[in-house]
Amino acid sequence: MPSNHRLPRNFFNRPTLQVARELLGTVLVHIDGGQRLAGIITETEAYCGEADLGCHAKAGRTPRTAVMYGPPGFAYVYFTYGMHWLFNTITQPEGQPEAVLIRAIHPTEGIETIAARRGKQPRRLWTDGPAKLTQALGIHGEHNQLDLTAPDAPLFIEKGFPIPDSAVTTGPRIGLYTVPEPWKSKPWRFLVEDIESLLPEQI
DNA sequence: AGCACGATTAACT
DNA sequence: GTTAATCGTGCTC
Repeated sequence: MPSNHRLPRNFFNRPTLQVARELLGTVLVHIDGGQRLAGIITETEAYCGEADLGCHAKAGRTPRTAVMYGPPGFAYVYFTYGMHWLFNTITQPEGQPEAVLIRAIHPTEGIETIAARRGKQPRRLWTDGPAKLTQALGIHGEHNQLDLTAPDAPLFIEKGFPIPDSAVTTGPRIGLYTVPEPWKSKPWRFLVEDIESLLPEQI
């Protein structure tokens, strides 16, 4: 039960593109009602501060973006489209408003709960989107500004499986319809091709 | 106070 | 491929 493999603050206190890449293969865990709900992170996007016009921090420090200006290793969970929660990890030192959006996971623990929350869809559609995975794991607004590196935090990220560069694809970030170039096309999305082929048999 | 829009999803044609 | 759902946020008046 031990969460002694949870990633330390130094992991997040690095350039955002590097954190986004290295989060691939790590395990996102939510202790929800005493039960571990978890999945291997398979898709991320980097959001790189006030100058990045695709990043919420382009608005400067506001009530919503305040957490992005804080220390690395905290959760930024925000509400969008009137119904969806999206989960990010804060990166870079305090004062530098950057973050990594977690866009997809491969469920590994709490499968029955995840299935119940995601309806009777095919398994591959359970957590293949940023709002799908928060719904599946029960992540929402109350987790905003949570310190993911605190020993007692119910939400954290654990060391997982190494993902070779040969299995990683990059591309433009999703959903930035009105964001101007060059930000709209920056290849700051990272995804794992065929995660199952990289895992031990029993997972 | 009013408004346009959104780091999405599911359900369509 | 298109579109409705649904409301917090930040900006303008």
